[in-house]
Amino acid sequence: MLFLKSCCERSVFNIQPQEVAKAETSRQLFSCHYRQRLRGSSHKTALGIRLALRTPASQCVFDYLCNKLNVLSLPLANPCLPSQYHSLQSSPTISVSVTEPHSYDSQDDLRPPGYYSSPGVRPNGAPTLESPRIEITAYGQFPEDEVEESSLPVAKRVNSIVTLTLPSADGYRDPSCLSPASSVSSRSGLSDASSYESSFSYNYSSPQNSPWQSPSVSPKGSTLALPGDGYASGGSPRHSPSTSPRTSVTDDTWMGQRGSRPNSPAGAKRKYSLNGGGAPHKHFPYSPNHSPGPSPQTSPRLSVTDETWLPNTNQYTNSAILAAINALTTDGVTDLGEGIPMKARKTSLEHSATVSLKVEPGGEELGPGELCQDEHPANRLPLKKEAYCGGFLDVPQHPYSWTKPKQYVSPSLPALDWQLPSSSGPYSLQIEVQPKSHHRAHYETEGSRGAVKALAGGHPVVQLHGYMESEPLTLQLFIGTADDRLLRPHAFYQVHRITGKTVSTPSHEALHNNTKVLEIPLLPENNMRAIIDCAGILKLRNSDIELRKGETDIGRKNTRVRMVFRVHINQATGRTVSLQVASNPIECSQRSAQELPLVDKQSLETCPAPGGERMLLDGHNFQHDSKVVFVEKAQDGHHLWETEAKVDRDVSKPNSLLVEIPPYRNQRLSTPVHVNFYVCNGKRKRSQYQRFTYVPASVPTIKTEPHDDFDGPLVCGQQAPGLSLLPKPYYPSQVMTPMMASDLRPCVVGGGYSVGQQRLVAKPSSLPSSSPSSSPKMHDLSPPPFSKCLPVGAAVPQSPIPHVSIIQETPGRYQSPGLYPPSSSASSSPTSQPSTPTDAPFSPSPHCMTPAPPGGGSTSPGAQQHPKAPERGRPSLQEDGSPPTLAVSIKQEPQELDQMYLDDGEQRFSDV
DNA sequence: AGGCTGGAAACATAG
DNA sequence: TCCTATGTTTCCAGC
Repeated sequence: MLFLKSCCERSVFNIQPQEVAKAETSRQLFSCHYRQRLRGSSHKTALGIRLALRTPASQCVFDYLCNKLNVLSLPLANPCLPSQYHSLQSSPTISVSVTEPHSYDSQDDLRPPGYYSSPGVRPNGAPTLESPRIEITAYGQFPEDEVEESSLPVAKRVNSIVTLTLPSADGYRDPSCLSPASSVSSRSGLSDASSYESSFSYNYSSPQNSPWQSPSVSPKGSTLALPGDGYASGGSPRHSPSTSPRTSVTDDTWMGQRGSRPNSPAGAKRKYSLNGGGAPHKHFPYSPNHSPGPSPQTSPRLSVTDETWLPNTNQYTNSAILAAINALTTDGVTDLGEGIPMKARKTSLEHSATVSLKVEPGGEELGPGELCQDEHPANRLPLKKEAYCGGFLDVPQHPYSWTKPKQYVSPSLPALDWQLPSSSGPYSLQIEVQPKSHHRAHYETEGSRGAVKALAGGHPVVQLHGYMESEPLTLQLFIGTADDRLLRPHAFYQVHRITGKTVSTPSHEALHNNTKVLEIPLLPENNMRAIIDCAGILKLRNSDIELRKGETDIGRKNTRVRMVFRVHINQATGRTVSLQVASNPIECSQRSAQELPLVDKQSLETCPAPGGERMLLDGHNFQHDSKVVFVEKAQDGHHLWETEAKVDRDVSKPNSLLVEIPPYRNQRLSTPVHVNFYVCNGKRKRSQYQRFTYVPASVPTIKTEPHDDFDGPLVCGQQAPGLSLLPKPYYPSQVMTPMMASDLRPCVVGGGYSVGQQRLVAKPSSLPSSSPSSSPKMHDLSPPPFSKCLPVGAAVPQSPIPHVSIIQETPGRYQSPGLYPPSSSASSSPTSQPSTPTDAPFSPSPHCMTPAPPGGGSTSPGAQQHPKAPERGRPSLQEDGSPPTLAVSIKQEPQELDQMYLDDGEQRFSDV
């Protein structure tokens, strides 16, 4: 305790001004701030220390520390019940031995903030502590440690283990989960499956575990078998279940919690809000396996965890652990008690109540512990489970002629927030038919709004090219982010399984670290092509998600998503090739869909510096007075150049604009310069950034056919066949820098899962979460194979991380941390500047595969994409050859909605 | 009867 | 602190 305390203090006081500044500008801070708001202004540590923080950064740090402290000191309450939140004591057992104090350096301390900011929430990340109980291996708590440790044998690494019973603080939130979504939709019947599945998934975070494979096979066993693999590297994870607190716990737990929430959905309606108060426990009944009792320890999860665990292990690294700890600690208890917004509380209550109400037959069926195993009954949502479980079995909507493919041989599959290539060797995963740019997601309180459709009618189509084997594979689908940061599971949206007569494609629902994943068969007889008519999108309430322990993302205006498809191909060599492709962004908000301009396609992607060429934009919600603005931003987010393009009003239509490319500020380009443009209908009505490249005058204009290496990544799956226009809008931040691309390439090769995969992400969220994902082992990078992967990029479609400086070629090595900004910062704020070494993200380290992109840098949309310039040293914009001689007015304006948010956040901070 | 939608009222939050 | 503009959730009603 003392130690921690001291750490805390240090952290607080060690904050460097610059750090603060960064923080303020960074999303992380914002996140912290945001959270603060949620919780209240004062922080109280377990120790009883109350500090008044002056700066956001400090706040964040403080928070972080507090969490740690709490972890140690606090008993955890039961997850499920709201009421329980308040009671801290249930728990448990926490044995903590921290062997590596050093980890807490100032730096470390600093990281936390970022950490937080990062979407710890990420499913992958261990961040959120959903599970009731967590065992933590302390050894590599800090990134640095992790890095080093990663190379070490697991055994060595584990110095200390912390066992925590997690309060399911999250529980009140509903985890978005899975089931909830499905549950809701369950009406449609989907839920059944989903619920069932969710439970299932529960068990297997990794594909291997996935029910699909062979139910008979115990996930655990499989996992264990594979230990050596990536996991092993992660080492700890395997060995110590605790390792991936998150994993096991989180995922499952999380789900469970969500489940609770989900329950709410049904009951969630405001009407019921008050009711809930009372009956939280009712949930228990539902979870068959789990002890009804709140006792964390008891929680099935643990058991589950171990098993589950393994799979996830990959993802969880020490950092993850830390994250987990943080999450657990603070939120679980403290936050819940005080911080939780009334609304949220009500909800949770409601949920509980709801749950009871909803109890449905299905639930029981879950019976198979596997399915529903929640650690805590409470965690799991009864409703969902019920519905799901029961439904699942009962409803054979699709003849599952589809034999479960054995894809998942390797224990460790890449975490969902890992950036993977869309193609590798002969294989190429492509989205043949893109989804419509708008799809109104449904809330849990609503009925399903149907499956995502294709622009021209029908549904999205995904196909794996180059696969000649006769064995069917499983195509995974989850809802990912579409913001400027690296692609990762979306915290506020979940894929929703659609079933019914209109659905021709069978699917299974599974959970991976709190992220619902739809598993769809890819059959050789269908040319490894799947029509995605079984996937809808569920919207989780912002309040529920934001309250999650490690969650740093904010839901407000975060309404764009992408459908992310993955396939894991086991090769004779024992390696697993994982491919991923992301769809074009999909606007899920009713309102936004009706008001925000959206660019679906652009006829030109590049133009000589003098401009003058005409570009046709296809999209939605264009107005007669819509403006098209070209912008060039520096990595730090500053505007280097901004100019309004001429729009041919006569030709403009609601769904198309004819624009004249404005001349670039510097006519003497020696290398291509990447800029962005957006359509603006008014103050707050701007489209996302679209990518555009100015090339030296002598260079012929390239018409878009997407996908050269260069674009590939960016465009990713976007290709819409047949479209002459560039399919993809560029997402501001998502551009990958050449470096990234090169780095990333390692994509995935599985060696076990050999992974080339690297998490590109340094996303904040990743920190917590990522850390998990980053398990050292995972990183075995087998670079070669994938070097080209990225380009195809689909994998990282949009994330533009300006520089990901590092991708570790070396497993486990955290290279130049200094280069990366704290993950949080990196990921989160585009604006944030490169962080100092100290900022280095926490967790990531281990894996680091993914260098943390300088969060901010990435943001600058413009900077990122380099078409074919894979070189790492991709010149910054400024470097591009064209020094910003032309000085440009530098505005620091938010470019995107996201940024706007950030800005707002920043402001708040500053105000603070 | 139930699922899928489109619309919009009721709430909430930001500025 | 109040008001307005926006954004989020929940309801309704029609197909």
